[in-house]
Parts: sequence; C-alpha cells; structure tokens
Amino acid sequence: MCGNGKNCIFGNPKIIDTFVPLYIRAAVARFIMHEGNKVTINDVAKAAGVSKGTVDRVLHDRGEVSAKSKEKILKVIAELGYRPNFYASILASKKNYLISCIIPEFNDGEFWELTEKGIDQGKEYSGRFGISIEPVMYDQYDLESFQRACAKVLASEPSGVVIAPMFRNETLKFVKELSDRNVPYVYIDSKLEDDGYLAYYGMPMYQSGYLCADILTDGHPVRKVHIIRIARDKRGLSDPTVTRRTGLIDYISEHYPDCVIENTFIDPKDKAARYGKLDELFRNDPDPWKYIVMCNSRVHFVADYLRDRNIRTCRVIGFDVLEKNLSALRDGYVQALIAQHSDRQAAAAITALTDYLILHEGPAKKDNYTQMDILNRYNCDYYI
Amino acid sequence: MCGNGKNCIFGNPKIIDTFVPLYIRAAVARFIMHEGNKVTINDVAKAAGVSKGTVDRVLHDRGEVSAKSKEKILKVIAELGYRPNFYASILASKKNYLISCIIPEFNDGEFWELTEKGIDQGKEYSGRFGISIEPVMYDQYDLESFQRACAKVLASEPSGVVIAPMFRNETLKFVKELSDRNVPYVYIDSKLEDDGYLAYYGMPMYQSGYLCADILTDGHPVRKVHIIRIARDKRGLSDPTVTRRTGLIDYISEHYPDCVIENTFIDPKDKAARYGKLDELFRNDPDPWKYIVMCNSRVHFVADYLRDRNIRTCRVIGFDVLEKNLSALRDGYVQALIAQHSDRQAAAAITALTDYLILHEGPAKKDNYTQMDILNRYNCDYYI
DNA sequence: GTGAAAGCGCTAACAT
DNA sequence: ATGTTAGCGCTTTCAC
Repeated sequence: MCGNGKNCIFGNPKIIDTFVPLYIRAAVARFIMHEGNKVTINDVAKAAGVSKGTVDRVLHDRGEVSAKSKEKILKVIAELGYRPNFYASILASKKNYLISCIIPEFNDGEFWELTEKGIDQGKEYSGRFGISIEPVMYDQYDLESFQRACAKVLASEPSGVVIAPMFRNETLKFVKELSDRNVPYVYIDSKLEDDGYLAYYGMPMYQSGYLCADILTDGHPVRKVHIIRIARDKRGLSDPTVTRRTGLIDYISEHYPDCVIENTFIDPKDKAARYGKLDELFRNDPDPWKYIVMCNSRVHFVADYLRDRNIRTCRVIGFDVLEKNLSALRDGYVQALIAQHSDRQAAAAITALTDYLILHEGPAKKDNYTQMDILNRYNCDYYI
Repeated sequence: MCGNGKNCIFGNPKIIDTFVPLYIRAAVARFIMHEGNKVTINDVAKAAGVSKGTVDRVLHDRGEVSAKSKEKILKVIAELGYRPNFYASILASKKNYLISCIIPEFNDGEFWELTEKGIDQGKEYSGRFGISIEPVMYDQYDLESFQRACAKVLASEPSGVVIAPMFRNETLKFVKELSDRNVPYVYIDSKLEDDGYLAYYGMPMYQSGYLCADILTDGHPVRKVHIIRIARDKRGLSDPTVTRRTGLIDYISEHYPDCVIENTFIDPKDKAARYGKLDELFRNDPDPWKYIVMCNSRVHFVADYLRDRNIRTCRVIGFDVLEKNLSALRDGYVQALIAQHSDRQAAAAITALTDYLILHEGPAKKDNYTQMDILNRYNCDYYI
C-alpha cells in the first residue's frame, strides 16, 4: 500500500529531498529511468549490508524492520540516488490498483459525456500501468443518489478517486473519509474549499463569466443583457454557475454601468412554457437587437427557439461544445461558445493519480485552470 | 528491430486482423494488458508445440524459423489473442530506441521555443518506455544547415524521426531515405505531399487565415486591410504562411469584395527601416481606423511600433503566443491572437512514435489538425 | 527482524 | 532451424 502510506519514502518526497543533493538528483533523475548504469535494489542492499527483502520492506514501509536498518537503508538510497524501476515493479507485483471516478450521469449529447470520454482516455494511460478505472455515476439532482455513489466507492476500496462535486456538504464528508484512509483524490470541474486534494482540473469560473460578457457586448452600445437561466426544481444544490454569473455581471457593471441585466428562468422539460417565457422576453424588450447569454451548457434551448421563430436579431453567447450548441453556432443562432476541454480535465486527473500511485510523484501544480476556448463558426470544426 | 520490420507481426496489424475474429479481439484487447489471466509467450509456445525462443523469433521477425513453424505460431497467436507484455519486454531488452526531432533553431521567446517545450513533454513520456529523444536544430534560412541536420540524424540511426520541414525538396529526399530504412517519421507544424509519414500534427493553415480575417473585420465596414510581411532575404524557402494568407484573402474577397489588400514588407533586423515603412503606411492611408494583420508570429513588431508612436486607432490581429505578443495583447495594441498548441503537436508526435515503437500501434488518425485558439486579453492568461 | 529463493514475461546468447 | 537457459529488477512467500 505504498503511495498511500505516510511513511513510505516515495509517498513523502521530503525524505528524498532531505538526503539527496540537488545536483545529484537532477543528474540521477535524467538517467535513472532507463539509461545504462542504474542503481538497483541489489546495489542498495549490498551497500547497506542487508538483503533485497529488507530494502523492499522499507521501500514500501511495511514494517518489520529495525530502526537501525531502516535508517541505514534510507541513507544509502539517498546517497546512491536509487530510484525503483517500475517495469520490474509492475511485472513482479500482483497488486491491482483501482481509481474510481464519480461524475454525474447524463444523456447522449449532454455536458458530462465529454468528461466520460476523458475518463476513457485516462483509462488508456492508467491501463498501461496496470491500474483499472471504475466510473461511478450519480443523479446530480438527487442527494441520495450521490450518497449511494460515495458509499459504493468507499466499499470498493479504491487506491485513488476522481470526483466532480455537486453536493458540497456530502462531498466534504466523503473526502474527509478518503483522507483518513490515505486515499488520494482529485477534483474535476469544480472544487471545494478543503485542502486535502491531490490536484484540481477545471475552468476558472469567474473569469469565464467575465470573458463571456466581453464577447457578448463586443464594443456594442448594449443597454440590456438577458441572462437565461434554468429553473431548478430542487434546492440545496450548489449552483455550479453562480461564480460565472458573478464574473459576467461584474464586467457589465464595470464597462456598461447603465446596462440592465434581466434574468429569465426557463424550464428544461417543458417546451411550451419555455417558449412562452421567451416570447414574453421578446415582447417586453423594445430594443430590436437583443443580447442573450446562458451561463451553462444549455444555450441550445435558446437557439432552438430562435430557429423556430426565425429570429436573427440577437447576439447569443453560451458555453460548452455540445453537438446541439455546435450546430446552433454553425447556423448562426449562437455567435460564440466558450468551451473547455473537460475531457482533458478528466484525463489529466487520472494521469495525475496514476503517476502518484506508480511513480509516487504528485502533479507539478495542484490547481490547474484549463484554458477558455472561444469558438465561432470558423474554428469550431477543428475543436476536439 | 521489430516495429520497423515489414514482416514483424506487430508492424503489420493486418496479420493480426486476418487471424483474430473481431469479437475475440475486443475482449482480449480489454484485459490482455493487465488483468488476471493473460496469454503469455509460454502459452503460445506450448500450443504451437515449439519453444519460447522460436516464438520470440517470429514475434520479432528475425528469421531462422521454418515456414511451417512460423505459420503455426502465427495462427496460435491469433487464436489465443496473445499480446506481448511490454513491461517484461522492456525489462529484458537491452535495446536503446532513439527518436530524433528536427526543428529550426531559435532565440528565447521565439515561436519554436514552444515546440521545444513540447519535445520535453514528449520526452517524459517516451522516457518511461526507455526511449531517448535527441533534438537536432537547423537554421531555417540556411539550406546547408538543414542538410547537415538530416545527415547527422541519419548517421545516428534513429528508430523514429519527428520533423518540422522548411525545405521541401531536401525534406522529400530525407524522408525517402527514412522510408527505405523503414524508419517511421512524423511531421509537425507543416507537412509535405509525400505519403509515407506515420502522422502529422499541425494547424489547418488555410482555415486559420480565414478565421483571422473574420476576427479582423469583425463586422466592421472595412475598406482596406494591411498585411504586414517579413522581407525574406533568402529565396528558395517554402514560405510557411502562404496558405494562411490565401485563406485570409479569400475571406476578404468573399465578404468584402471592395476591400483593398495592401502588403507591406518589413525588415525584422532593421528597426529604423521598419518604422520608416510603417510611417509610410500610416501616412498613405487616409482612413483613421486601420486594419492590420500579420500571418506569422511576429506581430509584436507592429505592436512595438504602435506603442512607440502611441497609436491606438488600429485593429491588429496576429498569430501565436510569444511572450511579446501576449504583452501586446494585454496592453491593447493587439486585439486578438490566433494561437496553437505547438507544444502539444510536438509531444503528440513523440507519443505517436513511442506507441508505434513499443506497442506497435499506429495513431488513430494520420492527419491531426490542432484547434485554433482565439486569444484576447481576457482569456490569454489561462493559456498554456 | 531478516534472508533466501522462486517467480513475473520476455530477450538473447548459447547449445544442439 | 530449434531448444535451453540465464538473466532484467522487483515482489512475495516462506523459512529461520
């Protein structure tokens, strides 16, 4: 269970840091992996005057070693700049690592589909190192479903967890348990305020709202901005787009202090009601040019309405590369999409965990904000 | 030398395709890599009634096997869905693979620096599989320097080559030689019309020009577009941006048939002359608003001029994320940059070659066009 | 607490 | 042309 063990020398890079002078480490790191003269576990054993078995025991911190031997071995390891050969390790090991990925379930063409693709990409990588991946889905509108997912994951005793959190409190409880068990976890999409995660991969939400507002207004004399929002039937959910909306609103009030912001709530499941709301919006806004934005991935709802009503006097900005959004973009009902590679986020999360488990190396950066991609009809076909 | 050998079963996926029924392959592919019951070389040997040694010989096509045995072994391999365990393979093998990367040399902050970073990323990956990387630079304005680079690479007998071609004819000669030697090669940045490459990673150049024009004009009533170009002292070079310029010009003539396109050539090495040219441009164009574009990565030349002359009545679009370009973007002297992840291109090229050498798997797609990223002051800080 | 030894699946040198 | 065998560096019993 190295990699999780606090005292495992690989799990605790500081130990190596303490012993190995930097100039040696740089050199060692370069060639230890494969070139010629590597230091092997045998060399260490000899130099420390013990057997491989004992070295292996301290390497993986599985006890049954005298303090004296341990100290000696650690010292020799540092002096020689020994690094384990993970081919040999994997070959010889019967271990079966498992990484569980907890994400919302989805229908075809929805946002989380891309994340799942990323999980598959990550699986390909982790698979090479003998690590298997188990996706565990939950209903993002159902707290109990999330709890069940967490319980299931805990029961499977994973070596690492990737999680896209939607329920704040429950997630905090869950990751606390992971921490207690020394199971590393990585946030994707959004993160919480705890500090125990190995890494985070997601979009800078506030900035994405700010950027969105800039693209929406685009220097035009905008007097009113319509934010279309999803009417959520359930409460208690952390709204994943508040921060984005804040960025949007901040930009508007900074650059267009007189501009009015109007919220319209639509029902994703009731087309008639949705159209009613949008009709109302168009009836009440006298301005011939409308500026419309959606802060989530469902801008295709607006596009469908505009297509049906044959309205082309809007500037519409949305988020994410759903197929429906792309076709709205191509047809000119949406002027721009702000996209993110949520597949890469998921893949990066798995890669980070894999490297942590196999190489005992944490990611270079803990918080990784992915780039915000601006898509229009001319570059969207080369996306992904 | 498997992976290069034409008859090596891994080098020739069709052989496997022929023998293994699809439904078996799917199942096998899933678990062969690591889960429990793998088929080993021993199983194959037993089933074929020969020894491991013989199986290994046909696996790597190193001859000295009777046609009969070979046939039998191939059949058994297919039936059993045997796939080699590459940990064991690497562990036991003394082979030293080398991938050479031929790219233009550069100064700090120039375009190719990012490519070099990508090579380092790729190296990290390939390094794990015991493959070393050697970058070989050439002067992109000096044919002989390129020839020397090619000769050097050939002399080092690489197992694979990554190349960013600038000299068409010489490159064609070079890759012909590689093909003859069965050395796989991958193009990055741009590619040639030969067909022997394993993969290509680069930007869709024509489309990038088209996109650029769209961003430049942005719905404004544009009457003249200034293309700033680099005065090249040497001839015989294939201009890497012609195609991009064509895309740009096509867009303009399609959307702004009356718009005039004016070329201005500037000298990258002579600031005074450069400023003279630009002064002239500004003197001769009566329009207070100017539309300026550069099709290469040097738009910072224009930005510097505008900064010095304190001119803010231009819409300027350029390419690529040099530090100088980014600061021009932040300061508002450039309105947008069209960027590409040339680091990822290089890394992907190395990954593709690595997988080809180790796993004997070609890339999913041969031609890989990377996305075109639109950068403005609000999203550029999250790029890379 | 520690050491010895038997593999993991493959490669390659050496016999035959 | 084919079989045998000694490793590659590490993990994991099983003795002591």
